[in-house]
Amino acid sequence: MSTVEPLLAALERGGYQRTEPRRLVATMVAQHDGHFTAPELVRESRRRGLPVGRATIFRALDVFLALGLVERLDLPDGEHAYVLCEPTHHHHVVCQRCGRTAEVDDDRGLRTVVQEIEQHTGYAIDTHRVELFGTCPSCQAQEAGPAGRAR
Amino acid sequence: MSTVEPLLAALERGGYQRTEPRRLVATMVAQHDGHFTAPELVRESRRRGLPVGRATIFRALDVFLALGLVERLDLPDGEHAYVLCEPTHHHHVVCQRCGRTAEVDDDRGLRTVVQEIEQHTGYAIDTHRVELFGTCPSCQAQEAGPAGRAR
DNA sequence: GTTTTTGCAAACCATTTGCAGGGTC
DNA sequence: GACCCTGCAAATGGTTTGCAAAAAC
Repeated sequence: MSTVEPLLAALERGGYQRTEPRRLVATMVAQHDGHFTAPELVRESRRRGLPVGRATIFRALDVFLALGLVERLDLPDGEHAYVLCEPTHHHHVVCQRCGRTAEVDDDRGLRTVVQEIEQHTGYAIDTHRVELFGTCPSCQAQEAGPAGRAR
Repeated sequence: MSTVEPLLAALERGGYQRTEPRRLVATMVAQHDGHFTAPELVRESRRRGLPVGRATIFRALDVFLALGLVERLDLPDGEHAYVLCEPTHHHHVVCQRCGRTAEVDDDRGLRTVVQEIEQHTGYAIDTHRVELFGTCPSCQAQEAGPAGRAR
């Protein structure tokens, strides 16, 4: 969970207005440390009584996406989710248990693989999407035994 | 473009019935060499006057997916597409121009990268999805000049 | 004859859009 | 005051489902 400030600052830097509804969406986004979907935010805003319309949430997410503050993930079941992230990194490891994500900065090995693939296939690759799914350390610990006993 | 036979054979092997509607869907699938979406098949079946209902197409694709005959792709724009593929390979390079795909069998380099990521992040990774987008050789040639002149 | 499949239409749910009113710079 | 942003409600599409009839084993 992070703060909203950086998000709002990025809005202004990008030439977007710093409005109340966007601040509310930013707050919800910042409070998730795992991934979340647009409909989830919509439900959450209703539950918490936040004055933001459905369309605004979708539109705000688009803006955040355009600014690179958030990234789109496609979960294994086909759902479209988002994660808050650094504007530079590009891949995520997603925990299938709790939804938490970690960023993967090791682009070096990947870049090599992509080059090899270009040579093998003859395709000129300009973007790639890599999503990794597994279990995060903390969920692994729980699975080993809720009593705290190591596996 | 491939034949329907292998698809139908796989159906039986998997304990599913070899029915007419499924054969029709298999035919459409086999005739695409790029990716396709469920709604696309629905439209195609109507255009060609094939007697298959919408729901049946969705259900047939689910069966093919379960059998590993087809794989699900998430295009950069978020669309859910499918590609016909070998039951063993797992990644695709997708041409953004014509939609054609090539399979990537080089899992070796990737496996190494995944292991490194596991060590860095502490996550236990059990599945990964890799999708590569670019331009296929034949579209590259066209881009260089439709007259056939080499770049 | 029993079990699968199918088709249809309706239901569902995510996402987008038109437009009038409100907020921000 | 001009332009950007929002909310609402309706439209749009993809996907699923209930159920009775039809096909397959």
